[in-house]
Amino acid sequence: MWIHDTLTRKTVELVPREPGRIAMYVCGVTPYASAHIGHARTAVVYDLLRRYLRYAGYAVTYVSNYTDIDDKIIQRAQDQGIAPLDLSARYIGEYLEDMASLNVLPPDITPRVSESIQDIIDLIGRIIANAYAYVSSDGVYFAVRKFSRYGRLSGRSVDEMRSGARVEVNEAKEDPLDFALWKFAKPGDISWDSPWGKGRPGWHIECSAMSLRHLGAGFDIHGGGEDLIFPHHENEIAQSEAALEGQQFVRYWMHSGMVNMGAEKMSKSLGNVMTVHELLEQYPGQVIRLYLLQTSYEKPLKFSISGFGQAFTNYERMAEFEAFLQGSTQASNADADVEFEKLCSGFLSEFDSSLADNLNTSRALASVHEFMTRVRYTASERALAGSETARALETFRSALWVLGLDQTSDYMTRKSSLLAKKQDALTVVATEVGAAVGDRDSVSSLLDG
RNA sequence: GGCGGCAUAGCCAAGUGGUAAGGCAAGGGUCUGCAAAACCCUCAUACCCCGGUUCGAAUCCGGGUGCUGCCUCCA
Repeated sequence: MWIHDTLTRKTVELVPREPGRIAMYVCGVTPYASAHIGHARTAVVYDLLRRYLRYAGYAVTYVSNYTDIDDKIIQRAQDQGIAPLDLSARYIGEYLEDMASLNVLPPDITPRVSESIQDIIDLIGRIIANAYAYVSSDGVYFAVRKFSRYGRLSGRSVDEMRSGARVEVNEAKEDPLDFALWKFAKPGDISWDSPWGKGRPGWHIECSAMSLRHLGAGFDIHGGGEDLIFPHHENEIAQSEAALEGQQFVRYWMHSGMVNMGAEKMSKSLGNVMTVHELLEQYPGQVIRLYLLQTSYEKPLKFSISGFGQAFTNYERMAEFEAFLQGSTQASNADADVEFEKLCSGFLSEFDSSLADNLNTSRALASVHEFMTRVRYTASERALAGSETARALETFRSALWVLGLDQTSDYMTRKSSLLAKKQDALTVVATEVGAAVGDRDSVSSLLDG
């Protein structure tokens, strides 16, 4: 398989650390609010990667974390008068439900920051021992300028960043670029003991600690949304390799594109968010998933109502096609035609090579459509043999499994009610988008088509 | 201000040197008691603009224009 590596900016062949095995880590969510369609995109993309790798014969270990302790969680919990870990646990539960609805398989390991404190402390200790970090008045900081490769992933130099815009002024730092590994607790804050004082981890260190803990140095793929390239992943590389003394942290870096609402990136701070939960009220999870897979994973995806309509129609076609195959397995006892077998195997090989090419889902989906059309055409010309429909069904289902679009029977079961909602859904979501964006021109552009 | 990305039909979208995949929508047809589904046909002399390289460019180079991401928490 070939993947686009952010660090080298090239599409390269994936050569695993250990033959036949892939170790991958993807930055998960900070559960302080409901997940939106952007979070869903990232989860679906890496779920697809994981499914494809498994399909291609690799033994995959997939780790994805929960940042269940951070400033926003603490703030929100305080506002609501509950414990921070209770708040994050609640949103983790919601997230799991949302992901299940999108047919995202649970990662093999889902570490939480609150359960990884010792690993984090150990890692910080190694970084300090290697003289890449220092203890200050309000925490432990990583000394960015001591790490010469800093900036390679995001393609910027430390000097550019300094001359650049606003860098937080903090007297406790030796250099404005330095970032916190450990933040000392204020009285009353949730905290853990450490050799440097009571406190909690900084944001970046957790992912280094958890990925290294579960996958070891030099694991294969580290992924996340592209907005994490800087500073999060840049910092991860710096602190990890500062601790690893020359060993490589990660072999390949992958980043998925953002979901935009209108022209802008969807984000909680901009308030232009469409949550997975809201969408699930209107669309089947499988339709949402198909919508997300219609675009290459690296490109920005502009949220579009008409796009959901198209995905709905397309998923309908897939589900109907599978039902058709299932309904006609007893068609005849004739032997399978050679050409028909070629049709099936040819489809699978095209499908496979499309996904092997940096997860080209657009092309993979084009093959799926072509396959459906050809099988249907054959069926309109002559009766299919039972062995042929069985073969076509097996072929089709294996492709849908890789895409995570295999919950067709569930779709068909609820078909009539879903279709009744289809038109209505477009209107309802358009209204919600209007509220989210608050601009008529943007809304109409989202409705185009 | 610094560093990136993108620009393909009404809409979504693939395609990194060899003459424009696929889907949605639309129009026409076959089938059908009607409808739906299914099947067939049509639908970009053309890839933001201007130059250049080449036998040949959506694809490479230069210059524009437009949109956008990161530089702050972020998927």
